[in-house]
Amino acid sequence: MSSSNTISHEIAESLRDEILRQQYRSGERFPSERDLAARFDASRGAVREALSQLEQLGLIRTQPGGARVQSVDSASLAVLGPLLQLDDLPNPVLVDQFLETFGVLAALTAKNAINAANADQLIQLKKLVVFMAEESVDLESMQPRWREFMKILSEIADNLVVRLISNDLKAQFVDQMMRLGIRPDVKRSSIKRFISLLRVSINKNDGELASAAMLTHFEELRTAMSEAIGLKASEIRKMAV
Amino acid sequence: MSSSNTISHEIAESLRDEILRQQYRSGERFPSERDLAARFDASRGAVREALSQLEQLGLIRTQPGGARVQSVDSASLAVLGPLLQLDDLPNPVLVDQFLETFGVLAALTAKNAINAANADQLIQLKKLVVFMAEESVDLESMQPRWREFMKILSEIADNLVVRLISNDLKAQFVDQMMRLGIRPDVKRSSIKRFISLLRVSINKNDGELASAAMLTHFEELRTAMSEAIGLKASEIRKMAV
DNA sequence: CCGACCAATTTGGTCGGACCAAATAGTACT
DNA sequence: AGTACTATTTGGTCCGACCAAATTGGTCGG
Repeated sequence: MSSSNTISHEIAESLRDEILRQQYRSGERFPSERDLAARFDASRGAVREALSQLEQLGLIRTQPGGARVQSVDSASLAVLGPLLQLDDLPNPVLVDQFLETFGVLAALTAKNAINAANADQLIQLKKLVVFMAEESVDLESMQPRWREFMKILSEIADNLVVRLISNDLKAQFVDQMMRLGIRPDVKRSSIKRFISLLRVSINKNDGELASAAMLTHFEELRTAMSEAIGLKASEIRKMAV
Repeated sequence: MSSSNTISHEIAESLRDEILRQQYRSGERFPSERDLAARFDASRGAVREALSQLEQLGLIRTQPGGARVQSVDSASLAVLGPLLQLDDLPNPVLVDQFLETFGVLAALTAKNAINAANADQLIQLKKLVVFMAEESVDLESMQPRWREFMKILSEIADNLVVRLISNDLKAQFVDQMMRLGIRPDVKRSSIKRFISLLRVSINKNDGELASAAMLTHFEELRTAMSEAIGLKASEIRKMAV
């Protein structure tokens, strides 16, 4: 499952998952580097590099005298990905929170982008929307255009903070869902309505409208995703029988 | 300026700032570990741990044969803090983006929290709002209550994704502004209106209203912060003369 | 002259042992 | 029982060495 060429990364992943699985209480002493080196049959240097990564993730805090485990709440955003793949099926609650957060950020981006776009950019966006409207049979097939659309919106809005967060979330989430073959099934009518709202908002240069459209789209995506995961869960349960 | 007891952290900070200052082009080869060890007069082990941190930040990508610099866009959220303290005065654009992002997340949190809160929690929130109303002479003095208020909202909303992002942003931003003595001056009338809107939203259990209030508050905060930074900038310019 | 192939070098990844200083745990003393 | 002191553990750093992958540079063949 967890693939990484270097030993230190493997150790880091292993320990990270142990922490995320709450196998250590927050504040508890973490095993010493020498013990870990013995346990993983690796050198202390490799272990130290692994611990350095855990420290960057905000999962442990090292000090001369011993490292201590920190609460997951104070961790870095980067733990969300690992947190999602902890079990064979991602935690639906977490997925929902992902999409909700993603939604407001996408809405913000859309609002600012459309309000700030110049004529050329509006034309470019319009073209993409038209393309998407043509292939709006399902989310799957319009993925490439959709990604490009969001990418351009992001470039126009030009908000580094949002972009970093979105990149991070996307990297940890979207590809993860793809990998598991979880494909939310949003009604075609909803997609059509969404696309047409986008088109109108671009034509009227109405960022607020685009923002609202984005929010409702993600709302629908959330319910669809919830169903998709439920479906997958029952599939897996059948397989087990 | 850069404070960290360990050598590896100092090296990491130094190299991080160099990358953030664009002293390396994206994709360019990074100096070898042996060269860096010689340059910083440290062991290769220390340098390796520093590079490991940079890799976690998403600033470089290491491979046998050589490490390469990555674009800042693909970096982790954790670079925002360092990016803010790169110069003696934080980049106003970045600060504005910070607040804008923070605003939508706070609004989302408020909406969900107030919609989901039970009777006891509503009472608790109400008490805090009353306290804040009493000390609403300026943002400074109501800081502690305000933080507690947001903390409780965050706990009620119970969205791990938002919480991790907010924690991260707060850690890198708020304390940073404090340190520099940049204090936005929001009009007292605006604060009063904000507080009273919060109270109404809690009384009516109206999450949307709370969300809207939060958004406008952060909007006002943004303009105030912009002015505060401009003021600070002119102060510094005077000092230089 | 250009492209493909191959060897030498560079570079990251790992190991083992060693030393220091800070923090902890244990002990002796009051 | 509380306190001061000592021994041990633990993280931080350094050195020297080896391996494998990647890069580099030259050579050979077209």
